[in-house]
Amino acid sequence: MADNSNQSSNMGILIRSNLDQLTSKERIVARTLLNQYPTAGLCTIAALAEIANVSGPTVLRTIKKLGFKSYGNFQTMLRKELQLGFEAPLDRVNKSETSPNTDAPFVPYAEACLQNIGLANMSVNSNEFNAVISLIANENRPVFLLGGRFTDSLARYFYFHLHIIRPHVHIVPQQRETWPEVIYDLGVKDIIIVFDVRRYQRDVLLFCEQAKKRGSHIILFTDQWLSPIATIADHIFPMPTAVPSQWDSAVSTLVLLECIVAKLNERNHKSINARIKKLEALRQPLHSDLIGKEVP
Amino acid sequence: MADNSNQSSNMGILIRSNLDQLTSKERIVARTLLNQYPTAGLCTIAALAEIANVSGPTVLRTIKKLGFKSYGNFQTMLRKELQLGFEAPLDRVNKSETSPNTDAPFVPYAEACLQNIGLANMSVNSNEFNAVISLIANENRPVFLLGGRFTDSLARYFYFHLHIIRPHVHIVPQQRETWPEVIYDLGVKDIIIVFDVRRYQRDVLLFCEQAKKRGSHIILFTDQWLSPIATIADHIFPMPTAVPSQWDSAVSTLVLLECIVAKLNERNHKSINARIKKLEALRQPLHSDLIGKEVP
DNA sequence: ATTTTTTTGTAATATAAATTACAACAATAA
DNA sequence: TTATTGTTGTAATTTATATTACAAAAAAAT
Repeated sequence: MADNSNQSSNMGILIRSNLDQLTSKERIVARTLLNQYPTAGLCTIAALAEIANVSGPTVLRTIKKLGFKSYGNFQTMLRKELQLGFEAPLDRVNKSETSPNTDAPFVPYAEACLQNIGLANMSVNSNEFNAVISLIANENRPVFLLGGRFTDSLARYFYFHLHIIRPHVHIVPQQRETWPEVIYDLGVKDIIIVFDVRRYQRDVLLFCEQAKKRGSHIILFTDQWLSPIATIADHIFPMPTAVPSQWDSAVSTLVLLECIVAKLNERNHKSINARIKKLEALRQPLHSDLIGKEVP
Repeated sequence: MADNSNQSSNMGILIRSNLDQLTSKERIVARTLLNQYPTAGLCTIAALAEIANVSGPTVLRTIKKLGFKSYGNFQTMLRKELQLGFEAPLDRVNKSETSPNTDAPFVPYAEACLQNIGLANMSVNSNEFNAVISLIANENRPVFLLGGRFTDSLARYFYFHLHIIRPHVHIVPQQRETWPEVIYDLGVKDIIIVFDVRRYQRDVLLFCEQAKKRGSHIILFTDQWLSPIATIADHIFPMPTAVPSQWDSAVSTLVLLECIVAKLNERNHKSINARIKKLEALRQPLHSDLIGKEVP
């Protein structure tokens, strides 16, 4: 019975490495713990026993064999481990002086992004998604894009694609001095697409509050901690951003934006393609910057 | 008191949207729940009360005001939400396919992106990656970022992070009229980070050719069909871009950029954090955009 | 087959947690 | 100031949870 009660490494490793010292029923408990990580271990003993189809005391014996003083102690450890994974990037880096992973530097980061996209996949509500598509697809409703310090380039990326696809797409300029004019003209037909992640910007919130007062529709892209704009937004997309970095990731949001563009395009590709053709014709005389035209 | 006990959407949204109906102490409880998501809510009432510096009953009142039948009910909901986030992305996607999820429009696109990131993972050469990191980490070498029509926002995204991390980072302005001055001053110490995807822009190529003549180091991010700049670039990252859309995806490139930023940061996080602190201090007097400060 | 050892569950007990009732306190209005 | 309302904490109560003791059952050894 190893004393692991004070080590905070990894619950999964701990359980797995002690698996062979457990009896058959106890092993079922351990497997349940792994299979339904982390929530199984956060239930009561009775609930966990029920899931694993064993008795309460068997659960308790398992936990003790894994080296925990009590079930409560085990749960505390689990919670600590959990919190680490959920903590703000800054804290994370400082706490765990990361191991020098010299050889395959791209892998862990890419994996975290995969995870995030999967998460986004789950958290994006289909109805909300489709509602937003319909909203933006309506060319009679002007669209205004607004980003914060960290999200400006996302707003620009979306702007670039949207205003190829449809008319009346505008990006709210960075200079706040120009905002009053923009806000003054907003109305019930207008759609505000706003990006706001930590640290949330008060000025962006103020813009949205004014827009809301004028009846504009607000679509918010934010992080899992939710911008305060969430309280007034009509549609909210909380995107996962956790990666092994001091900085948050914008990847899952970009995936969603690209997907929205793809869907809009799909929805009325005929008129859009006609529009693109005309735009190209217009671009030609302005400057010819083509080199190796289309590639098969 | 809304009945949210059965909705499984997002705990964060729920809490934030009911924030204004709470009393001051109750709001502290709610903020603690958000700040230490998810573990605060998995503690006992007493423990949560301790963290928030309120009494047990205040915690309970908060939970009830948020629409939960009991504290246990609240915890069950939290656990359910948690479990969703911890399931492997693939399992999750498969699950949502089996259930009559009408049409999950996000899934195929997200899967294509996952594919692309995996591909990028394969194609990014570790040596090249590390060489580029070392290059950019050298603060004595000025960095110039240049993007095309489609990649401008990527260049900006990278610029935004790089110039927080280190000095002498510049973005080449969109207006070509200003380019001669930029090019004229380029030399062997300068690093050009250029983004060029189909349809490749002649002007961007011309810029790079001039830079090359002056001995500058060129790092190229392009698509799988390779920009003509590839023939003169010192480092080339061909990123996969195929998605079920009329437009190419920038997701895998963004992952790589973020990863580079993360690695640079890791490499000398001490000096960078000092730099960030000073930058923040400088920002403070300019505008104070803080809203929900830290909770004990 | 019988004993011994190990594993598991049942039921009782002790402990800890949630919940309730009520009183003190603070804020607001008359 | 005083009455009124709303907010918060204390202490009692109830509920449920973990833990223990012990016996039944299963497995292994003699």
